Amino acid sequence: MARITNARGYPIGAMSRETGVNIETIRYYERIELMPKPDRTAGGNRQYTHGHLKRLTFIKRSRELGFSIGEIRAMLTMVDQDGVSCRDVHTMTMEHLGTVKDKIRHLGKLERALTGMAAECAKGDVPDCPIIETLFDA
Amino acid sequence: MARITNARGYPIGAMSRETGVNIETIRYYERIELMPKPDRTAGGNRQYTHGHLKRLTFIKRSRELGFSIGEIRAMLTMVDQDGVSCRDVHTMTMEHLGTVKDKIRHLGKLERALTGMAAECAKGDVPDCPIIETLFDA
DNA sequence: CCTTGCACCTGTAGTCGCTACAGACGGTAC
DNA sequence: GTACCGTCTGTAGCGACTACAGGTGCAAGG
Repeated sequence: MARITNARGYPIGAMSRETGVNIETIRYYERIELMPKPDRTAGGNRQYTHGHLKRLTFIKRSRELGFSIGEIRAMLTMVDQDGVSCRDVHTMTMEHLGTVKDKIRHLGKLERALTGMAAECAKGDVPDCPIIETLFDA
Repeated sequence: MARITNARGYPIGAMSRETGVNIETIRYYERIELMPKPDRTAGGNRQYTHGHLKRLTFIKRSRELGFSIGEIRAMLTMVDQDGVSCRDVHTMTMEHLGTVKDKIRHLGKLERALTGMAAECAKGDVPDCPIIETLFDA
């Protein structure tokens, strides 16, 4: 972790390095008002505070866990209003967990179907490939 | 299955009903040249053949199995050229299977992380929600 | 003093795979 | 005649970025 004094704040490149979020994406988050507009230097460059850094880290982590921008916005709004209800966050997390489980189930089915199809296939140069057949015929 | 004589061919609505593919999506597939342009009636309506129907079924099935439009295009090009190599199809299928397995692994991790976070949470109205904490702090 | 190079800026368009209009037209039923 | 349905075209929107083009400002090196 780079040693940056926050007397002058972090430029966008440092934010990107610290969090692993793409520079373009950070500007995108500002545009969609997920990140607040930071101060600017005399030259017009963004100057972020440690608070910005924490917020961006939160966003990054949540994205990695598969939360949508909308869900993250909802959580951050609660945080901003200082009205964090653990119950609400828990509910959102459980809902999200449900969709993750659904996806896993769905992908498991796909995996079995693909494995089955591949097993049928002799891999030859024959014209009638069982995979293609399966896909074509009901 | 509706009993449609294909003396006049299928209108787009019938295609949609038979395959479960949205009408707008069928037109989209034509635009991106995944489906060939069908004949038109005097009034300008699309008239599909049984061949079109089979092709659209193939596309539908493949999409359901998670193949991308690009992958489907590659498979259909092979079919069109009458140069279906079972080996190539098998290779694509196995590659696709690999990405499906990766996704399952990734989602499994998410599931465990979310479950762990949710378990920590007392669901109270307390200001320091462990889920939020986890997300904020490294 | 001039150039090179870097980090940053804005604004716009592209990605993928659809989906959702708006506004018009043709054919059938009552 | 008119109500309605199915179809038509063309364009814009979604989510979550990503990729430019074209410009500014600043510091170091020759």
